[in-house]
Amino acid sequence: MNSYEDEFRNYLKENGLKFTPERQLILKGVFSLHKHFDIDQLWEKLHRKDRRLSRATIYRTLPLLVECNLIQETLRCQGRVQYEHIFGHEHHDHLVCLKCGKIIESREERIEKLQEEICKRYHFKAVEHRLGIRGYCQKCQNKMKGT
Amino acid sequence: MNSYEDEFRNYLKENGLKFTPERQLILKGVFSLHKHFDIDQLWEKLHRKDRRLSRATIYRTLPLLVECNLIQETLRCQGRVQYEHIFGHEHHDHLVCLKCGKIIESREERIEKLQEEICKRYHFKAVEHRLGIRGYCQKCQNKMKGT
DNA sequence: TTTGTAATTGAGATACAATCTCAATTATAC
DNA sequence: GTATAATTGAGATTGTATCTCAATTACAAA
Repeated sequence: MNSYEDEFRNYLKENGLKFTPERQLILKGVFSLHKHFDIDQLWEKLHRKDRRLSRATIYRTLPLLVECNLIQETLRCQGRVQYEHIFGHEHHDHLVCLKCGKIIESREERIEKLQEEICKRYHFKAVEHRLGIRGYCQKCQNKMKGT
Repeated sequence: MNSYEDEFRNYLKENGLKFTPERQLILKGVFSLHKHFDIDQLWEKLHRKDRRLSRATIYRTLPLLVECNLIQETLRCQGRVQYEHIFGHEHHDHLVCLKCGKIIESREERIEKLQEEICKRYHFKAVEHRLGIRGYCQKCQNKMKGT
């Protein structure tokens, strides 16, 4: 099995793009962050290592990582796009707490199956799918009761 | 059964808010549009009837309509929030064609059930959920083959 | 009907994420 | 090494969404 760096290198080569130090830095940064992150969090982390690194480069690189299936957009949170790396992970759905922002991940095989069924029904060729449930996590529910 | 205007009036009254001509205009506009729309489409339509109507008022009113369950956000399309009215409609999922923008609506009772199950599993109190599938509709698939 | 008051409005200013521009730089193939 | 097309950073720009504030208005109570 290839490493994520190999994956990225191959993707770039196939598309006549270059593997630059900036792209390498961003790639490593993405996989060193625990799961969900937005562009600013990533920039803040990487900017410490390379003061020159521009936000624009991150904005330009992340779509490439999406394109070669190393990361994906998840839910939008407070107007910002959130990403997570998916290389070596299975697809899963998200439950987002509206109060504390906690994200619960859940995989439900039966839902995946039903989605495929729906696509077949409409002769729809799915590229990507996202199930997001917004509400309140157990802790926040308890807090709200307590008030 | 109440009309959507009654629903809105009740909601406003309960919250000490006013039923203004602008809000009435926006409400009617929303329900006269066929399903999915974004704020600009709505403004363009309403601006013709009332040249004074400000975008800000629409931006301020739509969250009220969401709050009282007359409309809901659907998928984000090209960076814009899309809305649809749901008064008198059942919840449904969306299949969005990445090429032509066509939106297919689908309701699948079994998925709804499974979602409830997941929420129970995590003691999560859902407020809202959205399932979006992005890909290519049948027509666009055929077009792409043809090329 | 009149009045008091708090909510609402429009217009423009503002905030902010995301994108674009362009000269300077650099990775890659030969 | 050299040629060349891709890439970069910094700042400008775009475009959605939000905020500000003085003027206006809906609505409840008199």
